[in-house]
Amino acid sequence: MADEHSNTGLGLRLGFGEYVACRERSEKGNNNNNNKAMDCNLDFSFSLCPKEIKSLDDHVKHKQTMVEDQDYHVNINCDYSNNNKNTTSGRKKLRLTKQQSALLEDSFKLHTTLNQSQKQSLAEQLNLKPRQVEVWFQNRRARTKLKQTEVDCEFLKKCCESLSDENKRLKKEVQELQSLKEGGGSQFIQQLPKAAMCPSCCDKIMKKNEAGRY
DNA sequence: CGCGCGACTGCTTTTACATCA
DNA sequence: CTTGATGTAAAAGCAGTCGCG
Repeated sequence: MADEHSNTGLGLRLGFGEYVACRERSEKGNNNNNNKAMDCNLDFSFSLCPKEIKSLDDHVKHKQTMVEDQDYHVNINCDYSNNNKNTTSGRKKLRLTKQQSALLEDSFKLHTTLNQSQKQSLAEQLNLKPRQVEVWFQNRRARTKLKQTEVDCEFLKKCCESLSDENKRLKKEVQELQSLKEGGGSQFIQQLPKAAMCPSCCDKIMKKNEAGRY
């Protein structure tokens, strides 16, 4: 079983790139195989590694020289655990350069999803794998959505506060009007603007008032 | 220690195609 | 032969999570 995975993964990944990465994912999902290591172990791409970096030791040396350089980046999207005893986990983190991030951001502003050709050309421009571009866009969409949710939540909170203030104000007004009404009905009616009543009601009240006087 | 973010898994949805009544 | 229903696999997207820096 493990051999099957190894052979298939290595051959396909090397042979067909992005398409196969998706297929691997899909097949793993369909077969319910939870083989976390496969993707990483068999991906020996060093596309962003400077040429002198051949091992993790080199990577560490390189990092020491670049530590103050924000543009430091290295593609270590492979499992060094096979080659290096210092690491216990296969997952290594890539930091995109400022230029790469800027280009991705610009592209994201234009369109939040990419088709195959857009992804491919962007990946070439960035010297990244299409899968990395895809992941970046996925994460970007997710985080944009999260931010938007936070903004919406804040907006709704303010709406709620303002509505509840308005509600209090209106309740107070109703109370004042009720006490006015109880204090003297006709006074209350007279205080109401005529426009607030329909003509027939207005007439009735006026007649009633006149009748009351005699 | 908490945060940002690249990478991953598992799941759902969409799409294309095949088969059958 | 055409058509609608159904099944299946591939592809893509998303939510949730991990873990490095």
